[in-house]
Amino acid sequence: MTKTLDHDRLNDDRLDETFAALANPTRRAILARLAQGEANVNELAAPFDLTLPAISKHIKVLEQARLVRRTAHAQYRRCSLDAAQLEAVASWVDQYRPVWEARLDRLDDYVGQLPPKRQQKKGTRHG
Amino acid sequence: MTKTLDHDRLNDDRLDETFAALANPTRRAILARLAQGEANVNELAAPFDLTLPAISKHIKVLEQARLVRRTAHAQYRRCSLDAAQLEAVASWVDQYRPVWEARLDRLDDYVGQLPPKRQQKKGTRHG
DNA sequence: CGTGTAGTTTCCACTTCGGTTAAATAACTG
DNA sequence: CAGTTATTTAACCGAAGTGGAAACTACACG
Repeated sequence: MTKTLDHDRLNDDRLDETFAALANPTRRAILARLAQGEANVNELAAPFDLTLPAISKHIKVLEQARLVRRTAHAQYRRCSLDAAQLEAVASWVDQYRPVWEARLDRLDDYVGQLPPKRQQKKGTRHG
Repeated sequence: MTKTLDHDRLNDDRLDETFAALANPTRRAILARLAQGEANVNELAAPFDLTLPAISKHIKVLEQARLVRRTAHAQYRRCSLDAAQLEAVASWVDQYRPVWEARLDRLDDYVGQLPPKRQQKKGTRHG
């Protein structure tokens, strides 16, 4: 085997679909909306300047990426987030946590002159 | 200031590019390889059954998504991970952490078959 | 200078994506 | 049953993505 990185090999197909699904602002907005609670397709479509079929397809993409689940209630389709795949994404990116934490460590010395995006370190000594 | 949106709205364009860049197994493998240390293009290309131009283009996509940086040393291009954007991805997905943590809660709760409103250790079903 | 090495760009073929309109399906309603 | 509501499917289009081959740039070496 030529691969040095195999522990996420099993999820790779799914991650492929998942990241592709996330690579679209409309779909991320749909996820954000679903994070506040379930909604049907018409409700999800409302904020957008898109036709219903377009939204329907977006939801389908999210569904095939296992980011959203759809359950039928009469003629409605109730959509909800699928937490598992979201967690899989978090888990994937978490592999790289050491990379950016190393970077933050190096930055920590002159954190006093950084824009106030994120400083949650303890001793923020002003330079 | 026309932006009234939440904290990651500014990054949204970048996230678009970033997730699109991640939606490809070759590119994720390149990232994984770079996590072990810097490499030039030929080294990055070695494990793959693709031509060099193809790899070069993949790296370009990663670079434009700010996931990889390339610096020229003589005729070599030294590639390295760009931690910041990786962290941006982690930060985005972290918004949804409550969702999957709630799911784990509910899973824990599902033994008692309670509605997802409040969870008690006892099986108090008020339905 | 020419040659080899490292990498990119250009052009081409092919596929997928994101959107539309129009028609189809499905369930409730009178 | 016809009609309304909710949503999907079908057909289609232009734009973008993925890959290869070939040509090009850039640097080093002799």
